[in-house]
Amino acid sequence: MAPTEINKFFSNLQKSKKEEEVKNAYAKFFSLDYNTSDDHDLYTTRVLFEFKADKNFENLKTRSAILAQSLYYVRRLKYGGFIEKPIPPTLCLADVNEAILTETSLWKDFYDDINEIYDWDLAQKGNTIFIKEESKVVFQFNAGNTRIKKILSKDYEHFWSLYEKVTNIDTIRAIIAKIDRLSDDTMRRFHGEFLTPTKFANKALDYIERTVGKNWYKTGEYRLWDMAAGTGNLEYHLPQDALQYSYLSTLYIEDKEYLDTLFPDATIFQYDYLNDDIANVFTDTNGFQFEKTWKLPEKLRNDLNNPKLKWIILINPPFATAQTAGTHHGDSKEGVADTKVRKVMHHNDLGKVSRELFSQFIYRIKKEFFNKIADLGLFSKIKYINSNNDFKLREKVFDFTFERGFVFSSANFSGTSKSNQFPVGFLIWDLLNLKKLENQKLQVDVFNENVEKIGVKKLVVDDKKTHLSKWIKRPAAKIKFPPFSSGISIKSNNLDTRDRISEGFLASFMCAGNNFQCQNQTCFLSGPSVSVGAMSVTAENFEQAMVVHAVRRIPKATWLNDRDQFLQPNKKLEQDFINDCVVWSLFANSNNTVAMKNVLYEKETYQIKNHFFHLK
DNA sequence: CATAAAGCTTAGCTGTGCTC
DNA sequence: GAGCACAGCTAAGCTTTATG
Repeated sequence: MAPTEINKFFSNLQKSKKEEEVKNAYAKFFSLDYNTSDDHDLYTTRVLFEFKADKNFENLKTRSAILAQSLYYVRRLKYGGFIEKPIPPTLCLADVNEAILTETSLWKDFYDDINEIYDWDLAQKGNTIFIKEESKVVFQFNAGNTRIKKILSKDYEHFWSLYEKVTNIDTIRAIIAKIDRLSDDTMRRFHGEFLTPTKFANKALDYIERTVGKNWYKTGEYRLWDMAAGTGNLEYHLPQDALQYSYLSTLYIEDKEYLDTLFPDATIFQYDYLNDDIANVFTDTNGFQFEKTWKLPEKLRNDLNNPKLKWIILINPPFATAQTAGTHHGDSKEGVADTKVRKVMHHNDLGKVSRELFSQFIYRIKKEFFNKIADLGLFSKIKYINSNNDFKLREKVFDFTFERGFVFSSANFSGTSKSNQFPVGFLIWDLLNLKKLENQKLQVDVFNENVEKIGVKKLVVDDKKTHLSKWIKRPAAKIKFPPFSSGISIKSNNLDTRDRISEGFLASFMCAGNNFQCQNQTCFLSGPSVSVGAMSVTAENFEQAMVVHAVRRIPKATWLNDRDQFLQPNKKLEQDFINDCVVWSLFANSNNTVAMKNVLYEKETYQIKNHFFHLK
């Protein structure tokens, strides 16, 4: 052993401030494999290491504690089913200053513990389990209570790269004692999934005051109900005097209990707005056999029946669409919207929009507050105003009078993607006076992340017949052809096969959806698209396809226009414009047409030609 | 190296329209 | 008007590249 090497070892040790660095110095110097699996500090077949940063090894109590910890691991090796890990004959307890070596067998009586005098469960390291693949943390409390919370694994790991776990019992007690005094806002961030940022919730209350009057809660005439209260973020800035007139209901009993502590003056109850009391609210649903017992608190029912009262509905319902789609690792939401309200909606021919949870809330609210003086303050995506799928909702249900509102980016919600921002609206609607949306001017304020007004936006309500996606007449596709999953790959074995092209096929035009969100699902392929709605380009629709492609691709997508709809041209297009679109489209990145030889698809061999760039 | 922007993706439920 | 086949549509998005 060269003296320089051992000096370096000592100097590395002295520089160490953390357990991890001590471990690193040892591992380097003794050329040890970094085997730290199963929560062992460092394991070799000969030595089991237990490292500490800086402890007073002279102190008997300290020394015993560290030894006890290693014996816990030895016991686990012996009884925990670690067949490939024999018990090392030597234990090494080390910190920056010193190390203790001892023979494992000397402590056999302790770690065998035949008479079971020690509580080995106590020694368990930590009481949280992080399941990285599912982005979940399981917190274990005393007596086997657990609570599961979702957290981004990146955030979780980042946190623990910055902070160390507190292990000192006195410190833990001191922290627990102070929890009650910590900011409620911070605390609540651990309670739900998507919490309305309180600064925007506060702005929403401001808009409500402007609509119904500044001191609405002082008159005693108003009642407020948030039927998706969650952890009460919307009500966080509600004046104390307003709470006695407020009803907060939420799906989870844990949230209800939490709300009880936060808003003792409000009426708080656990309630499933999309399933509870449906038979009482929708009296024309005899066919469904729903129970007719009331779950709604009597006080609230009496208030609802009191014609003198005015209502404020303040709600940020969950945004979720039942579907099985999703990107590679995205969450599929199959079944999320399977509620009793959905059954009623289907029964009444609301169609696709009944997959949306927020539309289900609206549907019941419309029924429940029919002919009442009520203002609905709704946080939501704005697709109920303009999207193709929500057409029936506008036609049959949503005909309230717009009062005022604002939009802000979805990125203000913690836990949402920063790269896929979309506008979230808070719009206030008068539920008593009914008026078709297309006859109203819907102008909202636009706020940045600091709740500063940066502009206004007009929300356009158009008949879905005017959507650009309905402009080109789709040629019937009957001829079998290999389906493309990208510019150059063929995909088969999908349950939902889309492998047909039309007569006179030149290319296929993938043109999914009708809003900016789907801007990127605009391209040309040399065969049908395996998935997203594509149509055959033929001589007849060639120019139209080129125009639509250019029009969808060229404007810049932003969070604010994310849900804007593309509309059909309202005048005849000039040939110059069409020619420009043709040239631009043919040379665009999204012209993914190719030529491929001998493509095998379902036992047939195909020759795929590039009709746009025909080479011999 | 961290963040922002650009670029790209799935897959099947369900509406719709055609055929008989 | 029942049955069937085709096509529209969606994501409190995902991944890779560019930028500072």
